[in-house]
Amino acid sequence: MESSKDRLLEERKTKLRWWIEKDEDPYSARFGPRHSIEWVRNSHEDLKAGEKRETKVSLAGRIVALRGHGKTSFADLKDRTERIQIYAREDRLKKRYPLFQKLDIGDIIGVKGKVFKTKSGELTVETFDFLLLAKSLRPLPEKWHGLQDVELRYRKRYLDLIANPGVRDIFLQRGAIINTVRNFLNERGFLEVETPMMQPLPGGATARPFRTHHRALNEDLYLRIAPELYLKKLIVGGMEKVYELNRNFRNEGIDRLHNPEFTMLEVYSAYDGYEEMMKLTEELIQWVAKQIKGTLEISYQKERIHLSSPWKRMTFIQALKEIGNLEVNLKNEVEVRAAASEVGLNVEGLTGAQILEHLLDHQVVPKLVQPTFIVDYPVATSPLAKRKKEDPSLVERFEVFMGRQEIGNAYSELNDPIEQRARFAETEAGKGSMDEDFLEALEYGMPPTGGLGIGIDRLVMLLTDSVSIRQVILFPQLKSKSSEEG
RNA sequence: GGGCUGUUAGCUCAAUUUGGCAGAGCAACGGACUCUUAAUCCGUAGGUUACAGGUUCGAUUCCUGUACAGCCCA
Repeated sequence: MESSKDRLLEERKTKLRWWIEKDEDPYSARFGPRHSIEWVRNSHEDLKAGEKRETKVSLAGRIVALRGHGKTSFADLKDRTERIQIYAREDRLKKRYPLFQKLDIGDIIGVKGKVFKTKSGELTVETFDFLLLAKSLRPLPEKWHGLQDVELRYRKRYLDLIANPGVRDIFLQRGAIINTVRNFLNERGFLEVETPMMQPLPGGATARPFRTHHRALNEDLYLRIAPELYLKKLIVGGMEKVYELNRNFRNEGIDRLHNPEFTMLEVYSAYDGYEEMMKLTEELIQWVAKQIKGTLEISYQKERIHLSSPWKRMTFIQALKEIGNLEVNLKNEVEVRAAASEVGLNVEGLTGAQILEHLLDHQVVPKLVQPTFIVDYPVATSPLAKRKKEDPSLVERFEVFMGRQEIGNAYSELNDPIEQRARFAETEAGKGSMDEDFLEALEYGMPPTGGLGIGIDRLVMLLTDSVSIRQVILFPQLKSKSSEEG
């Protein structure tokens, strides 16, 4: 009746009691000062095979491999930075040697000892003293193949991090990318701000929101789908250059490119328009790539992406014609519908503007490998963007694509409150509930402003050559399993 | 929402084609071993084949449904 899993757990618990009987605390409170394994490696690489250094080092980490040889034992110890071999001998550890032999793969220990190089040249720490810091009760995934089961990797990311070396790198890079983005914007005088994630009215994008309820206020609130309208209120308030880099929530499908919570950068710059935002986008992404990858040539899914300027630009109409091979008069909805049906899109219940966006997504975006700005969108696709003077059927908007994905979206922000009200009224969302707070703010006067949004997860995917957004989110959303504890 | 595929020991994988005692490596357990490193050698144990039904003398294998996941499409 007892499963193998239970038996393994029982064996470890027996060992746990053994340590306690030996008066050894299997869960220590702390392990004083320690060297990083990386430091130990770097500062001892000059040792020759067989040579020992007399100064002692102090290390802590997880045992990831054990090789016992009777009166000597080897272990591999891993910390945040690196892996190193540990060597223990009975004649050195004396009475404590049996304790060392009792250690398991997965245990977390502290080690004090001297660094030497084995005759085969492996840098090794000879253990003079060691301490069990945390007893591991479960077997780790297999050492050679790691953890392959994608579902387990996402559900138990900590095991993925222990077993699969590349995973940590992705998240180190993610952290570095976000840092770099902040540095870039801070240096250019942008202020990072935080606006509500719980909003009485979800705005700034078209997406189904998550709803929650505030008890004390007795009011429904929505998790934000975008921070846009709040950030523009700050522009009205004279803050001029702001950005927010944080989570948005959209209650929609989950796939390779979508997680219900995702990280978005929004930047607003007063007295600028979408031309300036294009420049900013190009510089930002080039800067990040340079800092993270050291080059403007990146490789994504076996394709080379050249990030050096200038990036290709084409209008929305051009893109549909030249890349999508669609000859359509955008103003003629009947024609647009026919073209969409012809390429196999289901246009049932969609507005003309939505169909145009679908056409772009399906016929054009999958072909955009090199960085490309698509500019001048039909007005109906973008209720928050300013119309083009030369052609009021279009707006000053661009989206930027690379690696066959959308990376960012920007407008010259619509700052005419009367037109904004009218444009809201024309949209699906606007019909239900007009964001009067936002409109009132505009009525006080918002300077001309360029606004930009960049999907940070997408950017991380590009720079870490990841196919799925789940690879760059530590704990991606999965359906919960009503399973055994454990 | 639709289609296809997958789910076998703690982990990585066989066996399913053509139904016939479910195997291996790592990890574990016992033993040997004082420079090993995917340590080695001897031995032991570990399975409700995701779950629920069905067909069959007999199902991991065929059929239906469910759950979760992956890929593609909408």
